[in-house]
Amino acid sequence: MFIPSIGEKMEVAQIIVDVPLMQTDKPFSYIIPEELAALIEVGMRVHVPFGSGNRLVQGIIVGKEEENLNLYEISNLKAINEVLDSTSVLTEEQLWLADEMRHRVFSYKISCLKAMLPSLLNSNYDKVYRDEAGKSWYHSQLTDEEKIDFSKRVRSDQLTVTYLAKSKENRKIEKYIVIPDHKKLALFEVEKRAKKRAEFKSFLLRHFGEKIPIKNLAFSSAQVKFFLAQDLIKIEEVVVSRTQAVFEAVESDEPKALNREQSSAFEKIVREQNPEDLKPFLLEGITGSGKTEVYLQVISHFLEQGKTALMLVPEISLTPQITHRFIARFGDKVAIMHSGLSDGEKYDEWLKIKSGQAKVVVGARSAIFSPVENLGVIIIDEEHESSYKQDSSPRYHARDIAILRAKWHGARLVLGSATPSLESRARAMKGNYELLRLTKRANEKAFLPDVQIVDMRSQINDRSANFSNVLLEKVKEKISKNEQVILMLNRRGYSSFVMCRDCGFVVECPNCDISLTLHMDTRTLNCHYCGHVQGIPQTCPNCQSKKIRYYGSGTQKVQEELEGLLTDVNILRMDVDTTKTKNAHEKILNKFGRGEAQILLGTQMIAKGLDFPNVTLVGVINADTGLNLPDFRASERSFQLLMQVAGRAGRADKKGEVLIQTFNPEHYAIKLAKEQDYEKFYETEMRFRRSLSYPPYYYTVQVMLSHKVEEVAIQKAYEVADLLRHYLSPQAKILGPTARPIARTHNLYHYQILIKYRFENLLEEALNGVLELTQRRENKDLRILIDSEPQNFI
DNA sequence: AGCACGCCGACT
DNA sequence: GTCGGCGTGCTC
Repeated sequence: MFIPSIGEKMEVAQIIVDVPLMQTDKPFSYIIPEELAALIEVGMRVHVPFGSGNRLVQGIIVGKEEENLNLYEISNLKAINEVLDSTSVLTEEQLWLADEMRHRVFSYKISCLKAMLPSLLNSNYDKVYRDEAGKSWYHSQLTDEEKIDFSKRVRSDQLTVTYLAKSKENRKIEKYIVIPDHKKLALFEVEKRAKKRAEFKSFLLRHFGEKIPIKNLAFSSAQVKFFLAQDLIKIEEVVVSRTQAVFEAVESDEPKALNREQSSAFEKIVREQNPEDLKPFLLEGITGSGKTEVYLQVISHFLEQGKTALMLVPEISLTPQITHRFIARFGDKVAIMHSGLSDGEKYDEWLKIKSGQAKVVVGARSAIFSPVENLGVIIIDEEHESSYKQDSSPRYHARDIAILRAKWHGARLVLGSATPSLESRARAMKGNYELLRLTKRANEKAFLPDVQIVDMRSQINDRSANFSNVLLEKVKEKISKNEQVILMLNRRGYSSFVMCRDCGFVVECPNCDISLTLHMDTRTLNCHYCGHVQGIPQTCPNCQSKKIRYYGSGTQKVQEELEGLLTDVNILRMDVDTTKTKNAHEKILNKFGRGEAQILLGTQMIAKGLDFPNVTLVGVINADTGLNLPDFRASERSFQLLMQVAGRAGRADKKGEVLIQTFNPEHYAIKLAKEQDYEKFYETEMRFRRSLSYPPYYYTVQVMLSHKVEEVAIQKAYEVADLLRHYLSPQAKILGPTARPIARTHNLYHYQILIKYRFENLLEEALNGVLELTQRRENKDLRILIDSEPQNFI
């Protein structure tokens, strides 16, 4: 331990350690050793000894002061072991965001902080055992038996332990050969028999003055080694970005003229305003109304003022089509952040943002935390998408973070959608957001699609379970005219499973009350909750029948069916199975764009942002599978999806048609999607939400409890509900406890409580009280999760 | 989490 | 008598 001299002032750092637990969810004080004092700043990562064994853990410095400590305090502090950064990885703003987030998301401070950093900045931990002879072993490389044996030998003092911690951070380096001295190389005499050396020498002389990449060199590494040993060449290492390639392939593009509505929206967004008066803008624009062009020009405007921009799009629509538009306009000022990147690529993009090189960040949810400075505008496109809410801890909503960041920077916040969430639209109606509307298609030649509903109840088709004759005929017609078709299968509530046709037996997960999902690519049955994997049975485990039927996915089944119904047709399938590999998404869309297939068949992911001029028919195979789910947003989601997919037809100068197959033709979500009437939908849905006290009239919080013994889970859930009733006002509505829709996963039983409320001063206190329950010894097997404004109830 | 301390059962 | 099992409590 570091022992400073007494009576001196010394620097002490407040550190949040990487141990996500309630007991350790607070800053710990550490002495800053004198030799590190000049290097350490708030927002840096460090390694610190932690716990009785002094194992090393990563920590983040959140505060630093000079203090006069007495002997007692000094002897109770440990010292920082290592500093991992030369400059802060977290900005003052991000530390503030983490504070703000902390009491909304019911997660740990360290989890909030880590959400803002690329995962390569996490540390790997290991232990080294050493015997008296100095021989050493790494803990991570031992077998389970050895681990037990080694820990015994540690206790009997035969071995000593040291702790290791290492940041995972790495960069891609390319090596080049450079020739320092032409004359020296030219005069160097190669032995006569060494033909390869002579060849290499003349090759080098021809390339004098260049940096010769060592990659793909036609000469062996032995050759390089030899010339290196003779001091004739040098190796130069250059750090390269792992994500650069994308930018080179994109042609640049110029701003387009805005129509009157677009320029009015533009002017309102960029107009000078007092930072205190700034309100978020809700940009409501029908598909094809040119929202993206408005975004691009708003971003340009702020770039010209020397500011930066942050643009969020939903993960699934972060397609090359969208990102290319930003790269085409802003070139290498753009950084792209999405889950398809490797950890290394994400880190490189992060560096590009952190260094200030990137002025425009385009990314999915987590990009909201990008360390961009001097923000001029934040844009959230398709703001109604539920994927902006993270569904694991920390359960933040990107929109809430955006509001905080916009406030911090005095930046504009633009929420854009053709079908805004009811929450946002209601806030706009109350005047909390400023509503801007685009009601006309930007390309005036483009027609609004003609939407037709097909009542499947009167279309009982013995040839096909999925296709009505109307849809089938339309598909044939379009194909015969050399036009293209998009078919969408609503996969919500439509997963693939293995079922016995004789006895109806469905293979279920042994740990969870849910049927296993078939994965055709790996030929396995997987549980989507606990990760259990097993083979596909050849005979029914229940009745031994061989008539066990399966399809890889809903889409695969539909594809096979369609191929049986139509001859000589190419179908491209796009779903979770076919887009698993890197860039698979892009490849499928490019193929379709080149006209290599007449039909693109896919799940929701084809509904977003695609723009193919030759597509004149969009068919929705099953509009209602999402409609009857036990979720109060089911109608809203269905309506939004149908509106969006309808927008895929007739994007250019050909008239588009949309066919929606449904068993619920009278349902308002479907009827109003046909009429493309958001306004009416908003009114209808708001009435429903009001009568049942759901958002946006009420706020919601979901409390989930899990325990391996069902009775205990139930009993504790009632205990929690009572506790909540005690704290909250009679106006708060506490629903439940009820069993979760999937009542058992991971061999745990899940119960939930839903709180609906309007004004509750004690809510945060009450919920923290609920979390405190898990700290009691008798509740050590009880898990409690709190989700504020949950997006998914299934 | 992960590590140490501490209090009870089956062994040299 | 002690070795080692895991219940309990703490981490600057």
